Amino acid sequence: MNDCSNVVNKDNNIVCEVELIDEKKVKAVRKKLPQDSLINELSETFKSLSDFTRLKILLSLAEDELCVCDIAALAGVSVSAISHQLRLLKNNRLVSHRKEGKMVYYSLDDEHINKIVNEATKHCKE
Amino acid sequence: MNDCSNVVNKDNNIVCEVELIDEKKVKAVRKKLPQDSLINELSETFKSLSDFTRLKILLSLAEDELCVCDIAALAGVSVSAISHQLRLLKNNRLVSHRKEGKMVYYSLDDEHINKIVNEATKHCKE
DNA sequence: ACAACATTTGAGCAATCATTCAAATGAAAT
DNA sequence: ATTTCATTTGAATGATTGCTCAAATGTTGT
Repeated sequence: MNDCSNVVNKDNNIVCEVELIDEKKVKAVRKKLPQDSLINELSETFKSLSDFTRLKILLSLAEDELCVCDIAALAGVSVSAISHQLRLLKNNRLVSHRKEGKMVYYSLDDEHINKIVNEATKHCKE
Repeated sequence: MNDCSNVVNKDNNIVCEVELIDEKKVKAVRKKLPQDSLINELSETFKSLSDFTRLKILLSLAEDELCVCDIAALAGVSVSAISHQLRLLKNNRLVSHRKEGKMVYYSLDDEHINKIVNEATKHCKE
């Protein structure tokens, strides 16, 4: 019934999809989907927000600029663990930092984060 | 300099935090943070959005109601893999389903998801 | 130069996760 | 009844992840 249209999946493998139920609908939806590269960026952003410790770091930094060991105290985990997570957040451009002698002060890099979290809060509270 | 104020971390262990740099600031920030239970719910929500395949499922369902094998075709992974992910999304109340004979049609359960993704898109596009 | 301190880093480990495979379920068609 | 088909399920596996520990950096104060 349906032709075999070859498609490239996320691992760049050629996939032959013969098993479509509603080919027309599928094609219409596919046309509206964002590019894979954007979906990938989006999922990476959400991954940054998906860990309890990281989210608490970001919520804390949304209130005030903080040094590493104060963040650790707020999050209730070791300084080393926090430092690892801060590096991840820094690489994903969610936080920025400022050095002052021995101290390093971190802050939120993007106000969008607040908006994203606020929308998610609405969802959680239904 | 600082007193030892005992605090309960996310694993319910008592943690003694003596190593504060700016105790006043830390206390002020802590007062403003959401409850751990909410932070946990939020991180779970973001975890649902943090995987490429799951996000593509949700973006597809934002466009139209779809059956399992059409979702699989759109996402470029096996029907079995999709079914596992759909169960996860169903458990987290992000999608709902409707049976029609052999077929099962899935759809988005909450429009907040769209708003969250839209905000995140702004962040990614800077 | 040395000690103290804030932070970073890398290796290692247990836990979690996304997918695959094979088998099971359940509904329609012959 | 039996076959076919859409979907679900459970076990297994390789990959990723968040943390700990020990050691390294780099800065300040003596």
